[in-house]
Amino acid sequence: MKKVTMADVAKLANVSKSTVSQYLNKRYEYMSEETRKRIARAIEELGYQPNIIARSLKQKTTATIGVIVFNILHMLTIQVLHAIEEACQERGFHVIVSNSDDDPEKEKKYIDMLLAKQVDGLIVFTTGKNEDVYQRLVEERFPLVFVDRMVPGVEADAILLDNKRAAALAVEYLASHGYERIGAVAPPLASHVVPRMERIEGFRQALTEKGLPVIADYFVTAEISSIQRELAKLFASGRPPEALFAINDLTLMKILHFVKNNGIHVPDDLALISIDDVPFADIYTPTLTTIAQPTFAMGKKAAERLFMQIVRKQKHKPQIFRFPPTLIERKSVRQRGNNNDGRR
Amino acid sequence: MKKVTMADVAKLANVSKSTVSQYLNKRYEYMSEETRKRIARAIEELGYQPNIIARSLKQKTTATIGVIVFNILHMLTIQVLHAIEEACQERGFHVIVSNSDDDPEKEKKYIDMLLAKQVDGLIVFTTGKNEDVYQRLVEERFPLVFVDRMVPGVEADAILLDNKRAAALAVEYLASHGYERIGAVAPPLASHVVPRMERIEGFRQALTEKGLPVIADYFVTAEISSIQRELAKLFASGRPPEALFAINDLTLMKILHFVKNNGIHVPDDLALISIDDVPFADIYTPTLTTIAQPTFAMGKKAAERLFMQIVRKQKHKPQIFRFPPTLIERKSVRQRGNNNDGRR
DNA sequence: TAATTCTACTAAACCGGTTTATGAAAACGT
DNA sequence: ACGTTTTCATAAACCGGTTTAGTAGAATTA
Repeated sequence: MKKVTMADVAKLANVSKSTVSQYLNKRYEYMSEETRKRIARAIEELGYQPNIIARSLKQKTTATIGVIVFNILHMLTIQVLHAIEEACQERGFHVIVSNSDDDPEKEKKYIDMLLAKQVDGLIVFTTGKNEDVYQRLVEERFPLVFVDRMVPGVEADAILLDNKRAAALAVEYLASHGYERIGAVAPPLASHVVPRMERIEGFRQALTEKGLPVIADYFVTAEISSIQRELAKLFASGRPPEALFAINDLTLMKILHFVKNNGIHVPDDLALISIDDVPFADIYTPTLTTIAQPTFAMGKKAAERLFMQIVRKQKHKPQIFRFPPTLIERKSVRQRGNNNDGRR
Repeated sequence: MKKVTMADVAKLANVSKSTVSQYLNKRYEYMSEETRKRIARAIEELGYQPNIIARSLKQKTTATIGVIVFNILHMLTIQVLHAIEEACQERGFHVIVSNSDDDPEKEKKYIDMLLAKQVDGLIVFTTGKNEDVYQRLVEERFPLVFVDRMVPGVEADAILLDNKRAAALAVEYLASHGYERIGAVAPPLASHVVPRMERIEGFRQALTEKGLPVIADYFVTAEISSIQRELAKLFASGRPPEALFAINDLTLMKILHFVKNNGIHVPDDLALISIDDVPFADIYTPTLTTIAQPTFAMGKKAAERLFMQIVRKQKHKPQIFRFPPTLIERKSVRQRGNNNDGRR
């Protein structure tokens, strides 16, 4: 198959391997026009393609980064990945994508494999575990950036949404539209899943700040698959919430399923607001008021920070970047009569 | 950082590099229990991790495949990618993902870069161009599998939807529900974009087979961004179609936008059926009747075929696999009065 | 006892580049 | 004319593994 090596080129051009290597690396300084041409011709003639693996071995750099995600099907993942890929293209880097399936064991395995493959850095949508592994990486100054989530206690760059702000946006918007009895829906809370905690905590905080009731029953946290069941219980009971805050796109989908199956009208019976701007938000009926994450900017930043770490390997103080959420006003929340601090 | 090499292990264990290598490759045949233990201890003690790059150089195999996609944000891409990634995980392979953005130039560049990086094979969601490049790969017996699209004239494995069947399913379903004046919506046709051509051709064929009128005006093919405008024209004219067949998810979205903006009621004013099962199909109102592609099976098959080519590098006759579409009946098409070959 | 076969392990070549130290020839300075 | 730079190019070491050929010494066979 492809067997042409630098030695072949050298022989044909009647120069040494070293000279060919210089040529390829554009170190023309002390190279005669004549030699340069001969090498170019030889390369052309043989259809020579350098073997990057060999180069990597010597240079100890692969121009490849690893990205480990906990859910490759999640829309946020894909969009951020897209931005990362684009940034890497510009720099001539390649991206190896691995899916941990939110399993810390797998995550650890991939970290090890990617390191063995000598990737130049790692961007991780982490499970939130494997603290020891990440701690070691940080100590060794291995380039590392967390996205979306992070590992508490590990001092590494992290690109996150300003989750509290996002929750506050939701609450403030609902409050200003006259809603008081507001519920939240989320997957099970776990201390190592940072955004979940922050969003729920931010939600609770915003409620109290706005002087709205914090009703325990209105916090629906359940496995995605049983959210519908839990909602059914909630709505079967006495007074259901007037509005629901969906912590992410997956829970929003479940809520939409629920309201559709139960003939609940949005926004008349129930107002809806969610984090993550789903692609169908403005063709749904009603169109969906959402809080969007700047996914592209987040991916770009993640890549940038990683490159920064890769080029200057000295110390650098890890930073946590909080990206601002944006409320996209549509029609799943509407003005209610009984309030006096909102508009119209 | 990580500098422990095999030589270090060898020295500490008081054996030769060769022996350590044997040990790592589990060639224990002629190795004393004693030696084995010493090596194990040394590895443990030094925290040694082998450098896969070095191994790759000698073995000429990287356990890495390249996947080039023309649109990383497309749902089909992601789902197939997911399956590919999973299959690779099982085999200990890594996946480098590149996004060509449907630009043949970029595609070519990535092929070259991935080859330089010595990937063991390539799965390509191709732009349909670069025939010469692919032809060379095939001649060199380089492992290659096309997915979704293919390059006409290049004899390589291809994993495709049975596009004609999919179009026929749509037409037959609409016909059996009493629809006669059926339109199709697609991005611009181009001979190198195989699925588009096949779906439209299959649609036309199915119409004639069912004895339904083939109306030129009802074929809306336009850049995604101008589909809404074209639809507006079509519906402003005399007799609009009773049903629309969307060739993929992107066109479906545009149609949904259009009907929403223009107060057209689905399915009463207009029936809708589309290829690609969008995630919101069963929470939309009405729920959407779609024709799903077996994306996971397709990805799995693509990986399998590639592995097949990777392990036995001899000749193998390239095959085109046509995967069967599945009609998922929901509510965007309903029974009409005036027909007599349908059910109900 | 000598020849042969196993066992346990190693030296050295190799993969295909990059890099460093070095050297010959040409150009320059005085 | 002779020493000094400068120009152009190369040999050889190196990266960190794998693999091949080979070799002591023990065990087996004749």
